[in-house]
Amino acid sequence: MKIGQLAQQTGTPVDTIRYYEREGLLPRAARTEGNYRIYDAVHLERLAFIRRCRSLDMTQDEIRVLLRFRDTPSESCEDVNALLDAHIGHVAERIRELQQLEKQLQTLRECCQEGRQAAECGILNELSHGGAELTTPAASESHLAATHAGGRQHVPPRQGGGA
Amino acid sequence: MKIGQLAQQTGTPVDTIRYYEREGLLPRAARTEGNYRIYDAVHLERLAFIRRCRSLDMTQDEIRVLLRFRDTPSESCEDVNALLDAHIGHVAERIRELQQLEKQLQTLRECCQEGRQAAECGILNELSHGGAELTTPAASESHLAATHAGGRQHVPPRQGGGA
DNA sequence: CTTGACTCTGGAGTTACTACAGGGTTTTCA
DNA sequence: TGAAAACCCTGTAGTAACTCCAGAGTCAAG
Repeated sequence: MKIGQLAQQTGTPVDTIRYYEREGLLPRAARTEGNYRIYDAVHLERLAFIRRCRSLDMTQDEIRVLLRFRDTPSESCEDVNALLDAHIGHVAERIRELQQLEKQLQTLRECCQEGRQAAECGILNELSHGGAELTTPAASESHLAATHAGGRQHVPPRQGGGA
Repeated sequence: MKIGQLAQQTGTPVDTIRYYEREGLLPRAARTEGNYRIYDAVHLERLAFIRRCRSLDMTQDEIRVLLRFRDTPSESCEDVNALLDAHIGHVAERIRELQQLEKQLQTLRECCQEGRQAAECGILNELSHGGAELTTPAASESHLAATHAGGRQHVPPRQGGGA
């Protein structure tokens, strides 16, 4: 099949497939005479695997490790467990951070009643002079990301996945 | 004061201060004869404001809006409230997403007992053929970011903030 | 044989910075 | 006084994981 079909069957944008190839997550595809990439079931499997990992918020590096395990099935899967445990740890930590953050934001929100002038807005004042509760950085030392997305994720929710 | 002092007093890397100037969050600093930037209390105030907002995980765009409110204090602060409410919404949503994700990861983790070979590793199998619970994308449609950081945040925890 | 759908490559843009290289300036202190 | 150390400058490139675009080629249908 061609790249468009693979894209549809896995719900992956075409650009992303080419990007994965550049990054080495997918092997270089064979080409037709007209220089079109052609894929088979093995590629589809592998891409689906990658996309499932990404939907679980794993990094490319984590996925690379898992793919290596998949490719060399003789080794023990202890390391797979370790990787997953670490990843679960990251997620749990990020949740804790965000919950703290939410509390801080709600505290801040209560500083301001409706209908005032910005000059006396409790929120702006609080942000300006800085209460003690607000000094803990959100994403501080950890390797965890911010609340907002950079270059949109896409990963669409089950579009044309079936046939 | 010079940029290094401002950096120390706000716990902001020097590069970041220059970056904020480029981005227009901070006004262009006046210069000495030797072309060094010089800052006063107003700059310090503004930078501290920005850093506090960032520690609350706000985007530059959100901060820009807040700064505009700060600069034109005659307007009502309803919009400040709205912005904050929206931001709290983002954080809450991200928390929900991550909690779902955590559950999925734990389910996945239980697929594999220690000491097996990777060939029959339950986790790899599950990721390969894809159980129904694993199909919901993590960061799907929302404008929210992933679990791992891209270009490290830094925002160090209270280094030399006092004097 | 033309239209339209599909594909190709290469490069730039996204967030919020960080990390240089290759210079200039100021301070220190012997 | 002179040199080294510490500081500052600009500009560029890199980070994660893509997305989007231009400009061109290929293919199927009518």
